[in-house]
Amino acid sequence: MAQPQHGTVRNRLLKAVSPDDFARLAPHLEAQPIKLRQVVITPNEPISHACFIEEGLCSIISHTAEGRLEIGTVGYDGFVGTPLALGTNRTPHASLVQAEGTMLCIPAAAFRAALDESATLRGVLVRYVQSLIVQVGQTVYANADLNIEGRLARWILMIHDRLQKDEMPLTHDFMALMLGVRRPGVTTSVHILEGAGLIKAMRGRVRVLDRERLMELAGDTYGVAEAEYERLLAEA
Amino acid sequence: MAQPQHGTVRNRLLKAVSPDDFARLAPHLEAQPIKLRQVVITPNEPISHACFIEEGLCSIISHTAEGRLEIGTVGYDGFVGTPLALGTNRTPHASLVQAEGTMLCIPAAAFRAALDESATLRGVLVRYVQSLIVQVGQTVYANADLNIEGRLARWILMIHDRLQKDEMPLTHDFMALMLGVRRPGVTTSVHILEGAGLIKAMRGRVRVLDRERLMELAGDTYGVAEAEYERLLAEA
DNA sequence: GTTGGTTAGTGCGCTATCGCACCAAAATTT
DNA sequence: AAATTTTGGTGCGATAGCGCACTAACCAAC
Repeated sequence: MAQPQHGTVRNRLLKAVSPDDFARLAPHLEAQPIKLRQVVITPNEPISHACFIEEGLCSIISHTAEGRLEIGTVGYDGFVGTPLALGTNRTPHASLVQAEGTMLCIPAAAFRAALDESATLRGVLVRYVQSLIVQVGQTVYANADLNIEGRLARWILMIHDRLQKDEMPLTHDFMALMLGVRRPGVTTSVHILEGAGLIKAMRGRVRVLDRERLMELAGDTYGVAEAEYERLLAEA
Repeated sequence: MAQPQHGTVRNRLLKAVSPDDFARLAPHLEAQPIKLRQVVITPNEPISHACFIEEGLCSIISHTAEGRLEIGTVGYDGFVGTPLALGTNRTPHASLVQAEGTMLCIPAAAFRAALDESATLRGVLVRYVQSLIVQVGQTVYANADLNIEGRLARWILMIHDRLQKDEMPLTHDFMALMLGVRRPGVTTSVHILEGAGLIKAMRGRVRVLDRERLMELAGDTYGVAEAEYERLLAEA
C-alpha cells in the first residue's frame, strides 16, 4: 500500500502538521475503508489504532446498558482514538461509523511513539481534543435547551460540515438514536424542517437547502465549537 | 509563602505525580482561597493559572447568551485550566466556584513549561482530561435519560465525592442552574428525595443520608466516569 | 411478481416539565 | 424591632415528548 502524501491527504489535522511530523506518521498510516455502522472503537477494549478520517463520518457514543446516545461527531476534521493521545488505550465510549468513507489508521504504539517524540505533533492533536471537549459541551447544552427541531438542525449542520455534501445518508431511525429521542419524534421534526424549506427529506437521505435558517434554529448551540476548532487549528 | 509539600497536599493528581514532577511544579504553586461564585476561568480570555483544587469545588459551565449549564465538576480530584494541558490558553467554557476551599495555582507559562519537560507529568494530567471527557459524556447521557430526581441524585453524589462531607452547601437556585432546570422543579425533586430518606434538606444545605439509593436513582449515569477516573489515575 | 425487510407516517393517552406568578419563611442588615 | 434580601414552597394551565401500537410506502432479492 502506497504511503499517503502530505499534499494529497484530505484530513485537516494531517494537513495541519509540519512536514516533519507528517513524515513521522506516514510510514505507519494505512488507508482503510469504513463501512456503515462499523464499530471503530469498542467500549472498554484496547484501542488498536488512531484513525484519521479522510472521508465519511464517525460518532462518539455514550453507551450504557439502558441506551446509547451520540456525544460527539468526527469527520475529516479529526481523528478517532483520542484516548491514545490522552495517555490511555481504552474508553467507555464507543465510536461507530455514520457515513461511509475512508480513514488513515496508525497502530497505537507507533502513534504514541510519534507523540512522545514530537511536541508540535502533540500540540495539534491535543488541541483537537480540546475542540472536541467544546463540542461535547455544546451537546450538553443543546440537549438541555433545544426542542427536537433545534437539535436536529444543529446535528444536520454538523454532519453537513463534515461530509461536505448537500445530500446526506440519514434515516430517521438513526437520527433518533443519535439525538436520543423517539423515532416518530424525528419524523415529525423532519416534516417541520421540510415544511419550512430548510431541508428536503427522501427515503434514507436528507438534503440541506437552507443553512442560514438551520443555524437560526440551532441558536448558539451551533457555531461555538466550530469557531473554536478553527481557532485551535490556526494556533501555531 | 511556604511551598506545598508532596506529603501534605490533598489534591489527588499532585499526590499521584512522581517526586520529580512534583518538584518541578512546587516552586510555582501558590495556595489561594476560593470563594463562592468566584469566576476562576472567564470564557474566551487567557487562562492565567492552572489550579489544583485542595478543598472545595468548581463547576465547568457551558455559558452562552441564552443560558448556562454545568457540564463538569472538579474537586480535589482534579485541576481547573485543562485547556492549558491541551495546547491552548483559552476556552469558551467558564469555571466557577461552587463550594469554598483552597487551590494551588501555578502560572500558565510555568505549567506549560513543566508539561513540555516531563512526559510522565503530562501523562497524569492528560489522563485526567480523559476522565473529564468521560464525565461530560455521562452528563450528556444523564440529561437525556433521567428525570430531575435522577439527575439531582447523580449530581449530589458527584458533589459528595468531591467535598467528602455529608453536609453540603447547596441552594435550590444553584442546583437548578447547574442542572439546567427550573428552580421549583428542584424544590419538588428535593422533597421527593427527602421523603424517600435519601437526603435531608435544610435552608441552603443538603445532607446525604443514603448513597446506595441515590446511586440506584442515578442508574448507570453515575459510576462509569468515577471508575474511569480511578483506572486512569492508577495507570502508571 | 411475490415475499420480506427496511424505512417512514400516524394516532392517542400520559406525564414530566415548563412558564409564570405569587406567598412564606428564614436570614441579614440597619 | 423593622426592613430588605435570600431562599424555599405552591399552584395551575400549557405543551413537548414519551410509550405503545399499528399502517403504509419503498426497496431488494429470489
